[in-house]
Amino acid sequence: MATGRTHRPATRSRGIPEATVARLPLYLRALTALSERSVPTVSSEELAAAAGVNSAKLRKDFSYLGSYGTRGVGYDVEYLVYQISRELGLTQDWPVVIVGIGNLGAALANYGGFASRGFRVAALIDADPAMAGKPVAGMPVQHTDDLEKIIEENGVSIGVIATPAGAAQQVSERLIAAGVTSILNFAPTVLSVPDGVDVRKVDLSIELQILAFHEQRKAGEETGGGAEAAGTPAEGTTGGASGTGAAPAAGRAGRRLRAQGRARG
Amino acid sequence: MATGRTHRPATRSRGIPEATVARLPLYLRALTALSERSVPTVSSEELAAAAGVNSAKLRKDFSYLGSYGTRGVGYDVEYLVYQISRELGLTQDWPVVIVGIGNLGAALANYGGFASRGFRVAALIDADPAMAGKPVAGMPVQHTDDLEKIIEENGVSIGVIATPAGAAQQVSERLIAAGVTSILNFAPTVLSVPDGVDVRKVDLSIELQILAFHEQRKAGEETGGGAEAAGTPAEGTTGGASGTGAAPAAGRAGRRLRAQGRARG
DNA sequence: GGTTGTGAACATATTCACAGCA
DNA sequence: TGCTGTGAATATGTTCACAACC
Repeated sequence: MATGRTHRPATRSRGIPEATVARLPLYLRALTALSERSVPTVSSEELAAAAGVNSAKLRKDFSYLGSYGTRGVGYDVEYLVYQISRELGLTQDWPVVIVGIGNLGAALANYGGFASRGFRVAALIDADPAMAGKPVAGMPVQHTDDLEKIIEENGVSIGVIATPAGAAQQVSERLIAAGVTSILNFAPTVLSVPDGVDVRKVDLSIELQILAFHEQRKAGEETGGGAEAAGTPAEGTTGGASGTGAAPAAGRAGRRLRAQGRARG
Repeated sequence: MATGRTHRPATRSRGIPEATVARLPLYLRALTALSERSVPTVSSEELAAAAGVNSAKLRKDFSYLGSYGTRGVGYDVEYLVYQISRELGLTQDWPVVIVGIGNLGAALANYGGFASRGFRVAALIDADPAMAGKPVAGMPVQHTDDLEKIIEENGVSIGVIATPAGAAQQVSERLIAAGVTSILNFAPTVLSVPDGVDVRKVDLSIELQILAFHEQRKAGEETGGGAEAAGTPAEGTTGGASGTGAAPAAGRAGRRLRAQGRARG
């Protein structure tokens, strides 16, 4: 990778760690809730609990953005909402297209969480001619033939792929050729994209498989030897398991891991 | 946390790193595709390309499972499929309930990727009495009143929450009380759960916000100074961006980052 | 020759613990 | 006194590079 520079980002500068970026939306959500309840300020401890992380991590994350808090007091909710929104680029409006209007595509189109942030569903696109014109989420579905035109006319740079796996690569190529540079991929395939294009993927079955892995551990290990790492899930980019984590410094004594009866009826 | 032991898992043992666990489903998917094409063996280089990671990472990941490859040859596809399935706990059948049969819940119920792995949708549950009895994905929706009974009778330990945010915490409590120990949460809320319960979350709007962050960088930085970290996305637990990554050792010279015209249209 | 498996080097992320300031 | 901001310590993850082996 070029050089490998940018080791420590000197207080307030470019180069926010990816792990931090991935948590900013979490903080933003918690802050928005506080804002709606007209809470003026919040401590790192409280906000961390609301976001499901620990306070040291939160403070370190915020330190990459700058010094937006007040010692002895906490953070100004409104101000933080603004700063994080700006950092995430949500003060501008992002037109988004959703390609593949099956069950999932329709769910995404109806999902309120998009509009409430800086996103606007500019168009719904499907390859099925029978879908064309049909309204989904109060918006007519358009045919794939017009994909390029739609992207260009709306200045879309973010595309969501909710097609079957087989169609995803081709759709991504057309999106990219038309000007899209960020893709959220729900199709269970690896997309090959040129440099400069970001792809994030969400795969429902992968998440379940990761849960199954831990679930299996719980069932098996508790009798065996270690039993230790059993309740230690991801907390990664998307993972972010909670496991009692909401309670600030509360003892993690509890454990649990009962066999849970199970049985038939 | 306890002690913090288990630093280096001595060749084949417990304690597979979380990052590795999160990639196993990816490898499994690629291997399944190879298996369907009756490919007998595959090298780390080829498999890595198919899974969208690099080969060193893949080999290291596999080394945590044991030595399942043959030097000079590669990995036996069928054997690896089995070993990874077993490691993930997919050789057994996991009954799953989906709570909240809105657009998203219906999409999940119809999602073929579940059944194809070791998962079986045991029941669909919704709080709306009008939904009760209605068939979704060939299965009658059941009312929330029967949640506990359903969990117990089917021995469900994995629950999927696709309800509105407001209902999620309460649903999770009922699921857990009835015996569920792993939850996949699609509701945009932080769930507080007791120790020993795993939660993984998928938040559509968070993924988009992360994309927006990088998108903003592309638009802004390229004229400014750095311009370096621009095309360097997540590759984290869920992120896993591709960026030319599919090509094995191909030069990452290209760059791109054109301003992309944009404009109105 | 070709490819795995892995120690060692490097990079990133998290947590600790406390100085510094309101 | 209470809370932030951050260096230092630790933990986790990735990549390199090569010995071991087929």
